[in-house]
Amino acid sequence: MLELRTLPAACAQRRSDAACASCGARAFSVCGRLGDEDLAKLDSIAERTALKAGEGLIRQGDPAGHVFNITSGSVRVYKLLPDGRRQITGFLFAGDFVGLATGEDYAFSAEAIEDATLCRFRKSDYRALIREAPALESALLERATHELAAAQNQMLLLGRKTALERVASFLLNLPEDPVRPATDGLVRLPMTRAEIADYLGLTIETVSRVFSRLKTTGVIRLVSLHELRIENPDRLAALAEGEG
Amino acid sequence: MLELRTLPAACAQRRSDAACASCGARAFSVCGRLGDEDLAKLDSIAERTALKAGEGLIRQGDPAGHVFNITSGSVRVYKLLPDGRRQITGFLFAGDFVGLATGEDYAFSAEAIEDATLCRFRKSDYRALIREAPALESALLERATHELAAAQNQMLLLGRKTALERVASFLLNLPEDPVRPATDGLVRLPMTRAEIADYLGLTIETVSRVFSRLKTTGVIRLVSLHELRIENPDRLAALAEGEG
DNA sequence: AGTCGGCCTTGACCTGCGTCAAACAGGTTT
DNA sequence: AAACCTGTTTGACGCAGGTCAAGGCCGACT
Repeated sequence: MLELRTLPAACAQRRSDAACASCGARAFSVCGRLGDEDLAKLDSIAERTALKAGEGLIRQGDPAGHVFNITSGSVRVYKLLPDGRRQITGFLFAGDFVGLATGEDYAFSAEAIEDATLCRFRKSDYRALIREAPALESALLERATHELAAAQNQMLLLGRKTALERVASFLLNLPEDPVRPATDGLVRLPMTRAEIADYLGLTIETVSRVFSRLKTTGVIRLVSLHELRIENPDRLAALAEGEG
Repeated sequence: MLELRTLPAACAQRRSDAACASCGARAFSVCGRLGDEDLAKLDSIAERTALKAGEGLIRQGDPAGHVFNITSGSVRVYKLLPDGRRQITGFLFAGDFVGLATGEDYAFSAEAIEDATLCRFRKSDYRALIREAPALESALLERATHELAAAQNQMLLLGRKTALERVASFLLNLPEDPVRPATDGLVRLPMTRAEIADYLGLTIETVSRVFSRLKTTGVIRLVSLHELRIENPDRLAALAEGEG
């Protein structure tokens, strides 16, 4: 749980076909707000990076020198207590932005859950770009604002919901599979049970037990360990709000 | 707990001596970033308001038409589950900003804990001002970013800390009394035990028991119900991180 | 195809905090 | 000053979810 392999410099790579203009994540990301001219500037300061599953991009306590934009794969963001207790504060996917919410040092860690690609920017470059492209700042504010609302929901979940309600809420908030969006109710779980537990403030065992319960009551069906189908979304939504 | 008295129109009042230029909260707030000219514009769209303890300024589900800036007093922000369980997501004090983190409707409620004053802005006016004063947008982004970091800390608290650790963390994060900043270790608790409990994901009884424990171990001293002195800040900080 | 190792599931038991209940404190009304 | 109300404290007990332990599943490597 605590292996914090950091990003080897060798991982950084530039490929012309990975340019912003043709980036698959652009539609979901703040980059999508930029015009061609600003996008070219963004492109010029971006450093494309590939991470293998488990590799870290941000380590709690390190000086906060970069910001990142996920372009594919998924990432866990978490905080640790001195004795090793972990709280995952969010899962990030293509289009998500990390690293802005910091002072001098990063106050959290971030690692790839599965193989991932991302853009890395020097914070100073990024700030300079923001000054030239106010549309970027608006987009960032809007995104920060959404994340704040999401954080409030998560506080409600962590502070006041039961295990069943937490898992139900979690499943409903997972992003629909962007690769196969048509397959309704099918959700991918790139993270392990341990990661789900650390995100929901529970233990592995409790998460597993709740999954089993939802399975036997016909609310979900486990296609594989990391993929499931929501059979009864209305029931799941009711459970998530404590109306079971 | 659920009395949601909303702001009567009669509460709104304009007083020339309450202008932005002489506002006591200006130093702590985003307004402090504005030049004289922009401040005058802000002044022209601000509507000063006074709230009595318990009165609401935002009700979950209502259309999100305004943003607010607290100028004195304190405010609770919370979300409810259908069955009445409450999670307080934050306490706001002079200089704090509310209402931006929303879409169509407010996703949370906010009420005065004690008598409070605040500035109210029509959202459309505010957006217009932002377009003219980019410094305001920067300040808002910075503030949102800090709140996001605070929210991550709160998730760690709610997801992984024990009752003792939660209360200790809470006491350390309370703002120093702005009226008497010199009196070291003295903190004001404008909120009730119930509000502390709903902020920390605990019950009234547990909060009360932890207070008693901290009292008998000499870490804190209760001056009155709503005022206490931190006798041993180092010990309290250790407890907050689970190093007790 | 066997074995290894990581992850997941299930069961039995335990505990920190919630629930229920009673008494107490301080402020306000009569 | 007695009655009352609201918020707080303290105690006894119960339970949701944590802990500990034992298998099971599945992909990877040989």
